[in-house]
Amino acid sequence: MDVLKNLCSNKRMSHDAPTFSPLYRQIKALILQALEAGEWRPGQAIPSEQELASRFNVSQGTVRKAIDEMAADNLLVRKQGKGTYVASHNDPRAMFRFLRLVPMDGNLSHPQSVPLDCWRAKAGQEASRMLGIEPGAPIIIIRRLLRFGAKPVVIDEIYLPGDLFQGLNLEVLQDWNGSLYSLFETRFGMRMIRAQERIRAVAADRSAAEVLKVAEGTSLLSVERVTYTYGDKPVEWRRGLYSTAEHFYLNELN
Amino acid sequence: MDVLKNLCSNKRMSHDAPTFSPLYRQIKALILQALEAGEWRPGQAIPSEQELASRFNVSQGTVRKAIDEMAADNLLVRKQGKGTYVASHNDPRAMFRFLRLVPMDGNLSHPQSVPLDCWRAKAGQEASRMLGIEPGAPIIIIRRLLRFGAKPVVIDEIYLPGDLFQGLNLEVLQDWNGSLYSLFETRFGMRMIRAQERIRAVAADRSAAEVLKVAEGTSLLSVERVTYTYGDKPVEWRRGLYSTAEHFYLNELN
DNA sequence: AAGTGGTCTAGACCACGTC
DNA sequence: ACGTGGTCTAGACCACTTT
Repeated sequence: MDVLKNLCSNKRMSHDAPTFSPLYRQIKALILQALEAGEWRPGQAIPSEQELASRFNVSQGTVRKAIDEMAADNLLVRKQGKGTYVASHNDPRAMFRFLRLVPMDGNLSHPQSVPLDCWRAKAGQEASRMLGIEPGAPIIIIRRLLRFGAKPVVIDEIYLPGDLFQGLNLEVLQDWNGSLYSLFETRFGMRMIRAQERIRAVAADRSAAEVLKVAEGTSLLSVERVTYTYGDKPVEWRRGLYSTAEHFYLNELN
Repeated sequence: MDVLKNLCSNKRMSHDAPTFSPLYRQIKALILQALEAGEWRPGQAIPSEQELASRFNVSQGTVRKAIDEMAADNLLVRKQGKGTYVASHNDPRAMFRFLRLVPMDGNLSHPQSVPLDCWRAKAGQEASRMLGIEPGAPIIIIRRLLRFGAKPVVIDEIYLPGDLFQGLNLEVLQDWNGSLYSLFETRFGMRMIRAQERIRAVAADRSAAEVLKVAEGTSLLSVERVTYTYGDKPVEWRRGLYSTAEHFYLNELN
């Protein structure tokens, strides 16, 4: 379990290929690899910094820096006095990590997910491009509603690679209470790491208007999201229509 | 220039007031204070880590950790071999730091700001609440257009506390080529640190439709932004209407 | 008491930029 | 050659949690 270490012993790096990476990043990559391989499951503790340090033959400080970055990436969660844990969408604090929608009155009631439909299909051009799979490859499509209290607020259409979600159907969705991503993580071993959203404003068509209980033509947010798992692999593409009559999309800019 | 240091020597912190803060955070606060007092200007280098360490009577590592956090907060910029610099909106890479709008075709041409109007007024209820000032206090209102190439894409209405932007008028705005925030920073010493945006979908009214060259009633993004300077003090409130026919609002979720 | 992460220090050396 | 930030190490001690 040795590390390369002396990648930087060579001078003139500036004229060579930019192959240099500090030790702690190599350690980070190794931990990432172990995570990806499922060596430790979401919600569980990883070995202590000391253990990892001796396993990789580096100092504790170097492991520490690697873990620091992974905690900043939301891959690990540190808990003083207890240990370092693999981040999980089952964690209540992370359940709606990617949902930026907030009620206009301060009510921070959690949303409820209502699955409407779930069927199999073949990837069209757009889905194949977004998911990085072959056109015609099997996909799963989910339609679901998000409610805040009694109010329908978001209608989502979700596209998943069929290969990775064998056995996913409407019943499974309805039996699960929790976020979609916690289901994906728990039942299919798919961990959603990061996502990218493209937001536009569109007019409600008839079907969206019906579900969201707004007038046809009402302006809605169209939120297209591509979600990635380890290795920047896209594994979900979804399009949501958000009713912003009583909610808004909140974004912090730093 | 001494630091308290031993705030943590006392045991039983858990039952006392949560006054504890590690040394590096105290150092961070001190550097922040110096920054706020204008000891070093945006774009300039701050003293080296060694200098700061001896100034504050701590080790270089502690200063380092303080600076690390401030760099993560986009307050400072590290440059290996050169020094650490005060972040500036004049920096080309930071000029449109808060603008999330992206052309749908990969064209990453920079937008151009076209000031339309600038006048003085008294703060209404909403402006006073958003800016944390008295109702009736003097404010400045700016209307401006953002163009990507020839296309008008965003119409902004911007509210500023009058006290902090003495001498700001349409002519000043038109003479400046660069981002608004670089103007604010350079001419008025106001440094925008972070912002919060609330996004909704609305229908274009007649005046917005005219300026953006879209049909009345077209769905637009309404982006309300409150921008903060040091000490979480709000110093700008703006509302933008974004035409998303050929652009989208891009948001990274981690 | 023992184990974990969190802080602080000191020293050595590397990579980068400038003189 | 020198000064800057960047990496790596080793050791001491603090704070939190569990046993």
